[in-house]
Amino acid sequence: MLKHHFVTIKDIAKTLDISVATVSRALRNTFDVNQETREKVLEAAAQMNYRPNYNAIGLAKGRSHNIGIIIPFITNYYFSTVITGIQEVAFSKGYNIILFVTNDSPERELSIIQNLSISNLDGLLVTTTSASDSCGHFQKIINEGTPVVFFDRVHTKIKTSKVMQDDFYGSLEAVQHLVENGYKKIAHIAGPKGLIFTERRLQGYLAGLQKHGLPVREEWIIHSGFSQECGRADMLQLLNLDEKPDAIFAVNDGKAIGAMLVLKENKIAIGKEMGVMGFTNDPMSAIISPSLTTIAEPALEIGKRSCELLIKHITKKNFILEEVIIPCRIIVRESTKIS
Amino acid sequence: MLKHHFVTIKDIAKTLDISVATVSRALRNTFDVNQETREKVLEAAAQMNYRPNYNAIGLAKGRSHNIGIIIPFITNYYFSTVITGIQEVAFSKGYNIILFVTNDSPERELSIIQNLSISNLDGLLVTTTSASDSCGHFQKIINEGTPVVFFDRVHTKIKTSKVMQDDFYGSLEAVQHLVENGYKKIAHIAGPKGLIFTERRLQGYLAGLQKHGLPVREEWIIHSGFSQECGRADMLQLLNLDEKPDAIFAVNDGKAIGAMLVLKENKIAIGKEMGVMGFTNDPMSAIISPSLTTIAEPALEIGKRSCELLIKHITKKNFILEEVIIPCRIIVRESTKIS
DNA sequence: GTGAAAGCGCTAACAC
DNA sequence: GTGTTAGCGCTTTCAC
Repeated sequence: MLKHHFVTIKDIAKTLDISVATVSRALRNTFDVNQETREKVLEAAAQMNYRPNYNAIGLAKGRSHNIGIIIPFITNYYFSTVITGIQEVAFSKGYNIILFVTNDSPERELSIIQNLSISNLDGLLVTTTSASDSCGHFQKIINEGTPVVFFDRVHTKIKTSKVMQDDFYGSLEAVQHLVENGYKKIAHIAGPKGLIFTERRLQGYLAGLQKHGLPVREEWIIHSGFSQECGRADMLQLLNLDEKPDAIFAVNDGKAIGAMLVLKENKIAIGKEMGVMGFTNDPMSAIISPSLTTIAEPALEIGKRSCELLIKHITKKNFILEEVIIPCRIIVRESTKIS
Repeated sequence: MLKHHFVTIKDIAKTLDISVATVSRALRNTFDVNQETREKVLEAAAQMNYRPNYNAIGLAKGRSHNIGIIIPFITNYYFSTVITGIQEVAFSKGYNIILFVTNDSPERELSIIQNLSISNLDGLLVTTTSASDSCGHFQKIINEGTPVVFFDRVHTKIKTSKVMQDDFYGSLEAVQHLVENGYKKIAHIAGPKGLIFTERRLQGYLAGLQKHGLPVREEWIIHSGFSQECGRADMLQLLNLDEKPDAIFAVNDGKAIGAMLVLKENKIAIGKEMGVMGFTNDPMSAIISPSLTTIAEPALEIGKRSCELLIKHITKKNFILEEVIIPCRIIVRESTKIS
């Protein structure tokens, strides 16, 4: 496949019999170029169908206008919606998005980071794998001067801008809703230990119990992965207890759905006998029956804000770090109706 | 944010007291460089933590190692899985993927294409919007020499490589399954007219009817959009008919689910009174109850094959066009059990 | 307000 | 097998 000649600023310059410098300036709206000249250039550029060569611009300016995204998966509702948000603001500001999928493998994440050609990226948006405990590789990149913004799964130790949903308050609200609906023995099937949002949701759960004078029972708190399968396993474990809970608050909708499937198989009436709440508002939560009460995460908003923040870091020198927390909202459905 | 100095081949050359050309050759495994020299260079590069500057490489070679993806959404199972497949092979072959989301708007698609800086992209993977009838903008890009591979929603008129699932045979199999399970009055809620895979699935449906000597009834074939909402509307329309069908074959799982929701609201027993089949194998189809019988699309495979094909087009000159069709497989669940 | 020219990091003739 | 050098398309001093 032969790459043919595209029209360059040189061609425009030749056509108009002016210098490439002037063309370049006119095209970029620099303020030291004659109005008339600028218009001529713009017109010629449009007419000749000129397209800037980003490689050349990147090389000359040391900028690429590319933003990297490092993410465990893209095949779930939350992540794909975040990416959609990122994409929207990136596109509108003239940045390209380059996607790196880790498959939730820390090794893959490390390998991606280590092989990253940072010169090709103006900045990085990242949400870590669920098992990654070390973050030296990110710290290194940051120290070398590449702006990084974390979202959703953030690292506590790293000093960067971060954007998250309000995990603590969302969970608190979930417990509150359960209590108000008559449930008293609330279990929490949580995410993997160590991850910050797992921790925050757990804290919100505990705060909720405390607020309503409910006791904390160790055996009603189970940590495992985020998958539907993990939700199933956790639910089974809970059902084997002597003293069973009367409601389940899951760290995400996937686990909540896994738990519901187990309940259905065991003919335990969801809502009436056992309340279930999720977190995310995955479209599945509206489809499953009974429908799942959940805490909706502002995924699109998270994507947009992350990208806006990153672009600020890229374009403004010494832009101060920000930690953005976006509120969630509760979506009440059938799985928490006791009667 | 100041971009600082990265180590370049010049630095390596200076350190080793050889020329940049030799360094460049050694790094690229070109075959006219002394084994010993190469090793020295590689070692120095590793030790100095050298990273190639893709902008420079792109500029010098007229290549960017970027692949663009143009896609309506990424927030559904099928598309996000395709992208995952694309990403896997792209990453393994050293290509970046750059994402452009059209939101299924033809205007947006056009604007993306027109503003695309092709010099920044070695090739393009595209699935069109559902309403895009014109394809001149794609033809133009192709004519200008940029390799394009279409997948899923392809344009008939355009001469490029294409990769699709076997829509025709999948639909035929769906109808066959319905007939074998005792349904005789099979309706088809289809996608928008004009889209090729809508057409293929319709043809497969018609062929299935014919094969089993079932009559074609105009009013049992409804064209509309791909959303759950459209599925609802189509189902309602079908229920208003004097002669109602006894089974629904939907062009995708989203519409099938919309239809199921209407049936549930109307207390019509899914399976027993009305069979329902989808197409895709979206995870939701396993969650909804009764679970949805469907035709599974090889989404990951489609992504991988598309990307492999595109890379061949990029790297081999005069690589001949290919049209790849990947088989689907039926997943039998509860929604087509008549008793 | 505009032009000449150097240079961003790399590749690819072309010489030797 | 290795070095020299021009040049990819653009930005950016520095003159004028």
